[in-house]
Amino acid sequence: MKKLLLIDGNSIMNRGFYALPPDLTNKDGLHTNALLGFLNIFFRIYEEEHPTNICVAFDVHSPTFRHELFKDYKGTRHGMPEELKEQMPVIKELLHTMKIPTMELAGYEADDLLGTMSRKGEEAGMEVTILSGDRDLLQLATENVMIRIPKTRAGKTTVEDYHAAEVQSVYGVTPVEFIEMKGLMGDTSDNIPGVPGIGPKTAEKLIRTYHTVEAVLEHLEDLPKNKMRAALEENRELAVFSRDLSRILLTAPLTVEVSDTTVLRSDIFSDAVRERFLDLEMKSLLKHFMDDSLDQPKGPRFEMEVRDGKLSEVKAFTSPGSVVGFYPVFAGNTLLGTAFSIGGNVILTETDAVASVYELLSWMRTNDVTISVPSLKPLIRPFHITEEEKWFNIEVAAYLLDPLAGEYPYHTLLQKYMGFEVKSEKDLVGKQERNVFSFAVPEMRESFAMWAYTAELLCPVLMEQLEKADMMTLYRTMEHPATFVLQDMEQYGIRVDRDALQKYGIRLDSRIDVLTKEIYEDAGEEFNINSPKQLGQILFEKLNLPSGKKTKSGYSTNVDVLIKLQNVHPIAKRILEFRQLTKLRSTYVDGLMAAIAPDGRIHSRFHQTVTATGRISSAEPNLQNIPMRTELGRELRKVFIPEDGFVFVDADYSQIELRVMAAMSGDENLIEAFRKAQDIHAATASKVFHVPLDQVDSGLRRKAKAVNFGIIYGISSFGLGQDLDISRQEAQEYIDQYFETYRGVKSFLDLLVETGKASGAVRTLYKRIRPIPELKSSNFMTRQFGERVAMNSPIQGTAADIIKLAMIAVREELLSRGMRSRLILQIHDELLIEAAKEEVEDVCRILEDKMVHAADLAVPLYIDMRTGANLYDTK
DNA sequence: GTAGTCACG
DNA sequence: ACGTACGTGACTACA
Repeated sequence: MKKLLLIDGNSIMNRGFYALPPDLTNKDGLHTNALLGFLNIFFRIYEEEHPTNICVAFDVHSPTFRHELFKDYKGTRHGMPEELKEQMPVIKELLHTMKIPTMELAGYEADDLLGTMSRKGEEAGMEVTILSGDRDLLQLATENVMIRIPKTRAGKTTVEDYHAAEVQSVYGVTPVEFIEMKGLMGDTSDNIPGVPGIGPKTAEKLIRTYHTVEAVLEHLEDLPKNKMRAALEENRELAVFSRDLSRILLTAPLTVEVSDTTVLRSDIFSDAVRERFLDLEMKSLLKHFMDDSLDQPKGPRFEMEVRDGKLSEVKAFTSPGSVVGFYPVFAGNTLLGTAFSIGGNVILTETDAVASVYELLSWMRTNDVTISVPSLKPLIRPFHITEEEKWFNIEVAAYLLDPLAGEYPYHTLLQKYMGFEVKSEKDLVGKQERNVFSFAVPEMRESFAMWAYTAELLCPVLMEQLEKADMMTLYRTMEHPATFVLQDMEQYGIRVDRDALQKYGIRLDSRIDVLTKEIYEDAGEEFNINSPKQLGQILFEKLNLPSGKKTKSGYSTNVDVLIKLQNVHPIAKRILEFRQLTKLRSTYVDGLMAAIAPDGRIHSRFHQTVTATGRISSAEPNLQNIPMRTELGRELRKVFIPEDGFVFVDADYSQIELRVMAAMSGDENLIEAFRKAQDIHAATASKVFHVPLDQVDSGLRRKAKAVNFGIIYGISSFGLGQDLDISRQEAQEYIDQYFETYRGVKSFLDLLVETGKASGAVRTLYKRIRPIPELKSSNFMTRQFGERVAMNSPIQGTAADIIKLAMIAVREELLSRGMRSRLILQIHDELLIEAAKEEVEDVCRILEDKMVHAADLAVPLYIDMRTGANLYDTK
């Protein structure tokens, strides 16, 4: 189906001119507000509709047939300010560059050309859209002709769409009757006279009853004898005349045929157009070209040549100082082969000779070649990569630029940064078992090549983007070195006492058996206690316990609910314990047992490109959530033990997020509190609740602690009330008190939200960016969430940055001193070192020094440190 | 694959 | 009037 987009040029230019700031000019002094307004709405509509045909109509600066009929006729051409007038030839030239036809004709208005063209398009079987800011055009609406009227309110542009049916429902008259109405009421903007005393309401009423001006006039005697009837009688001819004057001509002689209006996407988004936009200093329009990357490649074309070759050929083709893309293919630990991309030529080599590849990479290193790889961490060990070599990590760079993406597969990256549409790896090779790769399968060969090609192509692009986003330093000094720390931690892993873990499991099992029986007795039947659905039925239907919260699918049975039921029925307490024990058994005993490698250690994976804030995450298994808060769970920590001849040294930052917040906000009160206070929660309680420090009891301290947490999370009175089990009014008072005490914190958090809204993102102290698309949501709840994120991310993210710096410094110090001690775990604000016994004192000094001095803030950083023979004892 | 739950900072 | 604390990962049940 062909789609014809018709644009009312003058009207849309006019709209932009008055909607955008009048001081938008380029170096030549040319005003650009109307141009920007026109083009922005044009690109928006274009992307919504994807029209196959387009034509723009303009008014001509000369009298039209309407002026001949009526000398006072105004039309739209008068009163055009000079600043707008100068933009008219420019838009016509730009449209010409885009190969979009324009039409204008002496003696006719743009409306008439649009009307005529719309009918011709409709007759040719096309869907027609008319874009205009002028409601007069509503008379052209039919089933196939839609009038689109942009409206800007509060800086947001929405478009009202009218087919004939919408005109009828909004105005109560058909599009044709719309013209009749204007005959009666006139049009002040065009200076068309109406019948005195008849406005839109009366005109609508009359036309709804009689449908035409003539019919109204014929039935004047049916109307009450009043002023209006007299006015109609006196102005019979005028009404008919005005109506005819308002009617848009559908038979204007056109200089452009429907067949001339075909446009190509590639012409609209051509390099010539891009250059003109740059010339005119309308750079912001290029964002439309970015979105366009989906279909229309810009800049370099997709040019990949794949062939088989030897590693020696790779060397022969590589010139010193250049960039190569590298993708090694492994099956588990075995190398299957390599893909190298050099200037878009991809050489595939099937080889298991890691040493030969290593040799080639070494040659590249000494010849100043940048080796760009999809992901660096897995390659560090097999190829003995060091921090100093010139490697570029595509995944990490892409993560810094867009930490919300989640994954960074080549097809997404090529699309986002190059505008290439390529098949995803999954589409290419199908759903494969992990590590089942082969150079014999053509599709797999292509995906290997794609990885290498992407790495080569995107290296300079992502570097430029990092520079532009002011994150190159972050990449170089923090993220790149961190990759090596994480690789080390994965490689070392943590030793587990298998027997102790098993015994712990048996202990749990016997208690679980007892609880299971008791719960069945309480319930009067056997059921699956692990099923929230079945449990809900037992608790709230069979036992008729008071049900509180609900979930999407039924009753909630979570801890909060069960705790409230503890005093109502003994089953609740048993289920709570059952839950705790089965959690420990399934996730920790069974889960960890299965994860113990042949070397007796658990090698968790540390993800660098997962979290939205810059934190590290741990998986398979997650070692960042080993139980701590309950004694039984905490005992599990006894099974994590150091290597013989080693001990654990564990150090965690004291209140790092609150300190970061104090430093970033510059709030003198909070900074001062940290400079002298041992116990920040007690100090906060004292200040917020106006109680001398020595009179702060545990209850007040608890409340202050909850408020402190709440502030970091982007406080709401509801959330705090929930946490403290107090009314939200009371919670609100605490918050108000807090902000009263720490005014600098309040204005800092306000600033973060403001920044987030204005720029769509917030940053950490080290420039790490966190986009917050939620702030633009039309949904209130989503926007609220965005505000909390704006407040929390810079704080959580800066703390994450600081501990990354500490990890890097600690590793560097241990290595440079040739020590055997090693960092093996990071838990957000905590570092665990497996320290050789004779090095313990040095390790403690290093940890203290590097962690405390990782950042130089207005507030001192402190750590708590312990040594122990297992993870339980270090706490 | 999603929902509910719960372990951690 | 919305229905609510930030960031993760793993397990079980169930469609």
